[in-house]
Amino acid sequence: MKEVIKLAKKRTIYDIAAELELAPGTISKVLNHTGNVSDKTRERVLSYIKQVGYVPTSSARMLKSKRTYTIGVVFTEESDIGLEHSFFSSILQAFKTHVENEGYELSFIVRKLGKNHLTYYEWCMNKRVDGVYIVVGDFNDQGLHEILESGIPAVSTDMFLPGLHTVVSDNDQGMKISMEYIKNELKKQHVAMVGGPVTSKAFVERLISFQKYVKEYNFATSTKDIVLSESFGFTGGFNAVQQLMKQVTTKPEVILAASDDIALGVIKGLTSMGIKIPQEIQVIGFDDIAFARHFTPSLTTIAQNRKLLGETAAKMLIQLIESPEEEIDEIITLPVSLIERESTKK
Amino acid sequence: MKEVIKLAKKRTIYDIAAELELAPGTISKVLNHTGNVSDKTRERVLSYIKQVGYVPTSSARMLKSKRTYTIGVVFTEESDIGLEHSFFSSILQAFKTHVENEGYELSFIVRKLGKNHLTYYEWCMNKRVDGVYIVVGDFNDQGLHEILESGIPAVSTDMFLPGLHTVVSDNDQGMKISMEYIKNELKKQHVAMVGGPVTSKAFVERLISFQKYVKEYNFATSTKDIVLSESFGFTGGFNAVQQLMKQVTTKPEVILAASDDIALGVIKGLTSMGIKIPQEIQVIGFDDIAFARHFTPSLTTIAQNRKLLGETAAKMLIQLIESPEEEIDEIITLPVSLIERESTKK
DNA sequence: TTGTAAGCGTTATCAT
DNA sequence: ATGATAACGCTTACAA
Repeated sequence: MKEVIKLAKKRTIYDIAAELELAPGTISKVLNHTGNVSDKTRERVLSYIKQVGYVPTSSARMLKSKRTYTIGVVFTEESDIGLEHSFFSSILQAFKTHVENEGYELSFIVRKLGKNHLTYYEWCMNKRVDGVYIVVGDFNDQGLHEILESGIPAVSTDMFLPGLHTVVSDNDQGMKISMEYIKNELKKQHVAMVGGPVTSKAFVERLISFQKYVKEYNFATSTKDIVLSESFGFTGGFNAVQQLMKQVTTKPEVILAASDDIALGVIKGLTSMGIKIPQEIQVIGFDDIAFARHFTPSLTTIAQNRKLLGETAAKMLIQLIESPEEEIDEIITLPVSLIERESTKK
Repeated sequence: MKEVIKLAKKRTIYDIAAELELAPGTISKVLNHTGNVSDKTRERVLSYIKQVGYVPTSSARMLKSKRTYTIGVVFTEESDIGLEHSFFSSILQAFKTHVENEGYELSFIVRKLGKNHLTYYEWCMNKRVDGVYIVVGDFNDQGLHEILESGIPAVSTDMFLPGLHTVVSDNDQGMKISMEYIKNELKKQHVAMVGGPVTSKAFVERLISFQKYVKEYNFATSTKDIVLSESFGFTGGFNAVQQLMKQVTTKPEVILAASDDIALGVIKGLTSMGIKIPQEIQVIGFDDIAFARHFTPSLTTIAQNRKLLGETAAKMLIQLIESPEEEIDEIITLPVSLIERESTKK
């Protein structure tokens, strides 16, 4: 047997007004801190509202006011990165926490609404989101460009696009720290790199910086010491390092990986070839994902401040939404730091 | 200088009607597959709509129709599990993919809306969500009980509450498979368990089943061979196993962990004590998280079908929403399976 | 300071 | 088969 308890009928602003012997407009004013209301009335309304648990219906409010207090989230599910990917998830988590505190809510942008397929831009127009946050975006996605062109406030922690406000970690600084650490602390000369797929701007930057510092610090590194992983993850690193070891003439002393996922795959690949880490080859990652600490050997890596990345993006977007007239830097770069663990040894 | 490109004025159903020389009501009918419209007109409307990229404004539609096509997601952020926790994230991901295909969208339930603090229930009433999905919920949260009492369709993949439809893995079967594997394949007698915090029903079930099968299969296991991790994660397992090894009289041959996170912590703890896995002690986990495969040694574990869990929950909820008159089982139990890896050895 | 009333863009009930 | 029209619950000029 099924019992469905009747939903309490929802009170409208008219009910509240009637019960208080006031006009709906007055209630609305106190709700929105707008117009003139006497302190006495305001108090009366506020306390009554709290008492009966009245909350304005958001669809009506949105319909009328054009403000939705909703932020659309783009989280591309290509290349096996989705909510499951802890690096992006935790940035999103930090972002979410912050915007919720400011009274915004998150809504995933999808390509479907009811039975209709639509572009990112159409979705945004339809939902009337106040802003867009691109956690992971596909550069080739035309829908993203449409959003930017439309002028909807948008931020990203991943992509660089003209007009798109972005907050990222300082990839160049990260590589510099790694390279200086290798040179000055580890005192090694021959360093190789397992880069990530160049579809990601971050991976491109890390690769370029690597090459720059190889030259600058005179490392004994040739083009044969560089190999690119075909995918974002562990398996990519695992495969790439096999390739690296095959094409290289002498075994590198240190391997830099473009991400922790890749680095962990590199370590596993090396281990499976009977190579000891860090005794024979040392490995340094990038990101500081949760498992970097737990892996055996634990991973020396460049830590990105994910919490700060998400929070900063949140602040940036809210500023863009609420004070569109203020000019702010299009790109904010956050510092990174080296975390020493067992995969390197002085 | 800041350039804001003017947003294209949004077309309303009236515009479409005017442009097509029809009545708004007619457009609405074809949009909602309702009422009578001639095939010819339907085609004309449909193709025109697609051509100009018209999509009905959801707030207006919601306001009028009382249907929001939105599902509220409860994802409690206590006990360091949030979006970052890959196990729950991937269930949510599967859920999300499925409901989006059915035209629903997800919205995280929060305790704040604008400047107002509210309970889960108030939030649901306010947003008029069609249903609620509890990914991770806090049993003690009064707001959850209110939701159930209110009759809003709700499903969970985590909690058991009277009236709450739930889909879970078969924990008892999982423990049974593990124990039979230990007895028949590994041919071991002395098995210990590192349980999880009893705040989670799943952990309680696994513990009870463990004790049941210890008795049933006559394992050489005493109460000293059972220890409970204080937290969900890796560190909990790491600490718990130290405790276990301290209180135990003879070293167990196999350790069962209540989750993979805990199991990985157990392995690391054991390794740090100089104990070889699987030569000296074998370890079996539960969940099959992504890293179980990548860890060294890779982890033998009971695999939960996360994709199926999320999908089944999605189907269940949609059925509850769209066919409330149909009676369906309150609890659906999904089978699990053993994945053999390096942490055990026949 | 408070009340009145006209929309916002839909859906749904009637007429036609 | 199609067209008018009244809600839905709120915000916001404007009037009192």
